[in-house]
Amino acid sequence: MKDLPKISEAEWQVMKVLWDKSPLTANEIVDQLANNTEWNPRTIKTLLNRLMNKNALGIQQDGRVYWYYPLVSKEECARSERESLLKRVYNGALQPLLAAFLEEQKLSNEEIDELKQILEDKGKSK
Amino acid sequence: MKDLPKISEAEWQVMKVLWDKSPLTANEIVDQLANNTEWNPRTIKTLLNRLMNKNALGIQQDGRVYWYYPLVSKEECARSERESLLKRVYNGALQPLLAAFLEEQKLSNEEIDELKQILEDKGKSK
DNA sequence: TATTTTTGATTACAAATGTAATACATTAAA
DNA sequence: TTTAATGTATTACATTTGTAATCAAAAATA
Repeated sequence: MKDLPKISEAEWQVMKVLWDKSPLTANEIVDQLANNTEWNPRTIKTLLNRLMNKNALGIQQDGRVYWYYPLVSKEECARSERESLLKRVYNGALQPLLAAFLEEQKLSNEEIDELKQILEDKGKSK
Repeated sequence: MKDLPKISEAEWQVMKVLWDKSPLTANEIVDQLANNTEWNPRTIKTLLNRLMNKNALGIQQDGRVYWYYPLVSKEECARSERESLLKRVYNGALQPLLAAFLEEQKLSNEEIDELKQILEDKGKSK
């Protein structure tokens, strides 16, 4: 498995915009983020550059405008974050982590049923 | 809810030792960590100092030896980390997070049953 | 054509983090 | 009592991160 770039908290915001839709120009990304953040557009440009340097984003140049797109998938980055939490906080013990999530947070009945279904299937496949 | 100190990756290692057993002297902590890390004892002293400055650890002085103990509970720090992941990566959507954890990781049949039980109980309590 | 505007590139700067080294004070040993 | 060892406090230094400002080049405009 290729080694993923480490994506910081602020960078995650930017990546999420591009995972949602890409390629986008810097200005389009700035517009998207204007809804969720108070960042100066300069700040966003900086984050875009850092993400390019980390090989998390690629560009496609059209004249002097860049179109940015992800070079890593959201799912692989998400997995890396999940594993990081699991290991750092729970020493890799999945059950306690899940139990804590389940007990604390609110889930709809539908969601509960979906999760039960996943567990059923896992139980059977053994 | 009191505002928790932000505990870094390396600091988590130290805190886990003390959550497991406390109070401990710096040397005892160093000994514990010798098993899991390659850190220089100086490094560990630095981390202990930073954690004290963050009010994550307190000390009880005995002569010139300090006995360190946690000022924040593991559970509240763990919750903070869970929430951070949930929000940063999943925009707060719990079900997809849990589904991803469940699908990817390996759980024993017993663990699966325990989780099903938790889900049952949650379903009922609505 | 000279000037302003726009877009990306480079530089800035403080705080946090990883990873120690050095300094200082006190106790134990010679 | 002087010296060495031990424990804590202070200082160090590079990298990452948050948050921009400035610079340079190209395009649009006067």
